[in-house]
Amino acid sequence: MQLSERKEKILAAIVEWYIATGEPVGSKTLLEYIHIPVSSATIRNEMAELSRLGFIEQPHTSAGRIPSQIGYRYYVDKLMNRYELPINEKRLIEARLSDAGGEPQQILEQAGQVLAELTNCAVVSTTPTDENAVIRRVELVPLGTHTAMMVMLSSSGILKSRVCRTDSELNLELIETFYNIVSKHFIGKSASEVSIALIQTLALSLGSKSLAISPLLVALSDLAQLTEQTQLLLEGQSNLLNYTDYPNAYELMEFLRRGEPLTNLFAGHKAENNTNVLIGKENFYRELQDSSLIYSHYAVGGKDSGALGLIGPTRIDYARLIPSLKYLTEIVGKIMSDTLED
Amino acid sequence: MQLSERKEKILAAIVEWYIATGEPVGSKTLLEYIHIPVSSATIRNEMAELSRLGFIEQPHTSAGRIPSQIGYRYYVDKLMNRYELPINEKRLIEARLSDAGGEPQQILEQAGQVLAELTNCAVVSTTPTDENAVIRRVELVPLGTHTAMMVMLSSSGILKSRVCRTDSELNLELIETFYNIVSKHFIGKSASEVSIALIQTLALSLGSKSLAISPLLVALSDLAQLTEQTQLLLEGQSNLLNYTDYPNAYELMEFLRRGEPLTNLFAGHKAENNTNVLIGKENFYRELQDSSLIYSHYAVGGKDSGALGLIGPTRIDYARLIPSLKYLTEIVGKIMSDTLED
DNA sequence: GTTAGCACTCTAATGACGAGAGTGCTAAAC
DNA sequence: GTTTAGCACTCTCGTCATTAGAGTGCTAAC
Repeated sequence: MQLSERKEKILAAIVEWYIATGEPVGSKTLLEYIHIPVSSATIRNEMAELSRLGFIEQPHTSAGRIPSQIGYRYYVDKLMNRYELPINEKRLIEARLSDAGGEPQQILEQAGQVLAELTNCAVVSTTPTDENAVIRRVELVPLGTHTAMMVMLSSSGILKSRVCRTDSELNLELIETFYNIVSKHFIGKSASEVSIALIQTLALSLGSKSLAISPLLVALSDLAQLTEQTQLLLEGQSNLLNYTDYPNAYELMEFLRRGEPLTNLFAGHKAENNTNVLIGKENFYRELQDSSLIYSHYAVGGKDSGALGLIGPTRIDYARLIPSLKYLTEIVGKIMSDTLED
Repeated sequence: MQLSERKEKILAAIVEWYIATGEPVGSKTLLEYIHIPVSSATIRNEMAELSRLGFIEQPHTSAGRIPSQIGYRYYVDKLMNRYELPINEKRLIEARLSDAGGEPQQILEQAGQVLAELTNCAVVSTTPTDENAVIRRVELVPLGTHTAMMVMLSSSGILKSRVCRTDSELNLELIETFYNIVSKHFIGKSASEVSIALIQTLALSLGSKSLAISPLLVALSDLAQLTEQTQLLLEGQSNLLNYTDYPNAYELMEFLRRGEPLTNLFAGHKAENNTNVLIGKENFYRELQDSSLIYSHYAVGGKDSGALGLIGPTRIDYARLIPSLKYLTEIVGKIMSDTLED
């Protein structure tokens, strides 16, 4: 639907005023805010029309208007002019990310923290995934006679480790056997190929050594799973408590903590537009239907790998947040690509 | 101060009732709850006395009584009988911790989650520290021609890693030089000895190779710092939102997120009793003065290494939570010791 | 030392009321 | 045909008075 220019101006003003103040806007207030040479009555007529069309709504008769979900949508799609990020915010982002340390997870943690500070929203992000990733390296670092730390590195830069205990002594022979198996059966394979079945078959084929080495193989399979799993990172949740108009923060925070739904959401929309905005009821999950979710995928080595998302009330400053998120995802992608590059 | 037996009975009843219901208790209600063959008037007299002594207080004239901080303290110190943990909770704890994977951080995360679920409180924990810990092993895993992942393992079982980039090519010679330096100057030293000065001196002494190797040494120093630093882990923060009587959850959650104050608190009281309870204003930090903090140190290899803490409103079920926390810290200590044991 | 009884105090809930904000509509003006 | 002034209307919010109920402290009797 296309609105008249004046209606657009009025709608934009309502959205921006409401975002800024949190108060419903009346025709008089609006008149002061936008400079159109008409009277409040005219504005009222236009507002009545906008109401009828569903772009704004009234909490109650004697209150002003607030944008409806449709109103926000129209604003985001057509009216909003995106601010350029101020140079000092860009610098801040770059500075904070540059000393994050090179692991994807650390980069995302830092990115999440910066973004949370900058936006006063909750920030979620998913660790990079790559269906074509393969196991690149496995290291076994002995800690004691019966314990060792196993480290697995994937071609997409994910590093996972865990301590494992063996029942029999962890001697050189055992370690060598392990490395042989690894380089023969695991290096270069994708993590998802490391099935329980494969592990069992291998263990059996080793005969007498089977018992000694099986704890190591189990650990290996655990690590493969961990490597493959997308993780959801969460920052700035407590920011959500600052929005007094938030209905039940607990439910939302628990939803974010659970993580899987969002992970799936991000994974599912990978192909789409660069930055997506889901407003209120546009969200599939009930827990998000009082919020807006803005998310954007970052690319590692030219391929979409994971996403960063912002969550706040529907009344957030879209015009400011969208560029911030966009810039950050670009930087995150760039840094991760740099680290991986051979 | 020593109260008469009847006063103690009444105080205990007030505390327990208030913990259970959240409602101030009146003399009549109390009469039904405790079975003492006296009238409500007698109870009233006793309650008046307890009020005078500061053990209980009245939100307003026509309300019942609630325990004061002093009242809680007396209850915790003298009246409360600690419940034995039900066997199924013990089993749950053990089960959840057994598949945590062996790294301290993972164990603590799991422990925190279980405890948060069991208690409906926020759980904090500090990673183990050991002033005598030394660098046990450093590994450099090449990822590309100019990048590598460095892994540092301390004798207390802490594993830290980071990616580092070198300006010049990461060839075998460079790697060998690095390992030589490491084994000569770093292995067996405590992380705190890895000063910037030492790093600079070493880099200088290498002459022409200095430039090539310095990124590696910087990474090493970063890792040493990370290894030494105590980390504060946080679970179940959103539980705090369920207590409607909580004044400003935001402030508290930000305080927990910041972490250092609690880290210091735990570090400072290491020598004391096994389990400590700080009620309301007994807490040094303003942000905690509406809460109670229960914490307990876990021992790795017989030495206090870190702590787990529970945070909730002063109105929490001390009799149930203290044993839960205590049991969990024991198990955590045991598991960590097992993993470390040679 | 204990108890019954009672006056007293305070909260929470309820309803009445007026001020204020904002609207929609109508009729006149441009 | 659009715009505007004016006005009646509606609804919220704060204030105030009133009431019911809970719980107390005190006194006098046991």
